[in-house]
Amino acid sequence: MQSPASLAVAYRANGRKLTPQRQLIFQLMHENETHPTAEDLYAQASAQMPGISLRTVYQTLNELAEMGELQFIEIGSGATRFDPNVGDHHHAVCDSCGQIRDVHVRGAATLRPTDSTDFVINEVGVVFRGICSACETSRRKGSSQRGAKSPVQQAKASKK
Amino acid sequence: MQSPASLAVAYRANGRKLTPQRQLIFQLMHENETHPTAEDLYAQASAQMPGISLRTVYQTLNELAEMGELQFIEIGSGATRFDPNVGDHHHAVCDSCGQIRDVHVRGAATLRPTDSTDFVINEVGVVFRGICSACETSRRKGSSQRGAKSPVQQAKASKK
DNA sequence: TGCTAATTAGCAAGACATGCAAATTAGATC
DNA sequence: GATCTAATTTGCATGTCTTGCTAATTAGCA
Repeated sequence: MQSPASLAVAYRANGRKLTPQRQLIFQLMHENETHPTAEDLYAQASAQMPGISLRTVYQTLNELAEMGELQFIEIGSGATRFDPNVGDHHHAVCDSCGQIRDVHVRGAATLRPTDSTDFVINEVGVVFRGICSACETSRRKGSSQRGAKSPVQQAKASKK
Repeated sequence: MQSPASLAVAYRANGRKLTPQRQLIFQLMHENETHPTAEDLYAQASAQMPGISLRTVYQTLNELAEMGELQFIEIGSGATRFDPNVGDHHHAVCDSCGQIRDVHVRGAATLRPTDSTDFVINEVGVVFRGICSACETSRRKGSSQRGAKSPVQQAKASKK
């Protein structure tokens, strides 16, 4: 679903109400390519709707996820991120800046473990870790890269 | 590294000391197939070494990760989990019981996005989500499966 | 227009993880 | 084996992210 119009339908189908808060959050999610955290969205939402509660943002995001309107992404960088793209796609995470990009991977859906053949697979996710082009460029000319932290350590370090 | 003997070497190579706490945690990690959380390990460690601090467990796990002796796994189930297996492998996560199993995937390392070709890839991770054989079996005969939560919701629900 | 169940807001609390400083200790040195 | 020192451990405080709870508000139906 992409249109706010069909949002009303989806909500009603779930016996839920279409509040201004929900509309706003839904809209912000879809205007946003950055896989924002709940706090990110709260900041944006507050600008347009002063007084909106962080609690409501969390709640709405959880509802939308339940309704299948968005995905949670957890890549070990602290807060959960949200992705309005629920189609078949995967993620590339930059270990330097923490940015997450949507990517497509041919044949990913048909990957299977060579062992554990008795595991019933519902979903296959692929995560690439590395350096995005922007960071790679600035790294080449700019500062020498600092001491080797693990990818996760770096991701966590970039939280703040 | 698998042997506690070489642990001393590895630690000294890093200018670090081999304390009883570190030996215990290392040993517990390698006896454990369940990808435990820091709290899990703390519980086990406390049994064998009363008075050990949770702080020390966290610290040691971070050190071991820095030294490349273990991996962090974050699959959106709350706490970080730790994996002593640093070889080329991937994970299958049961959406019902939350268990994580190590699996192998042929050709995973050579997967590439069809887009974002300018991203420098250091690492490729594949995560399968689904139902493990144990849960599938009990589900077939036992209780009807309860209402549809998203995988992440379920994972979070099984935290406790 | 009125009704009612759903929703929101705000605060408290819970889970997970790290920062800090004093006390302890591994391991090098003599 | 005794001594010394820097590394380590503890325990507590703090911080971040998220959810629980409840009174007040409100969307959507009759």
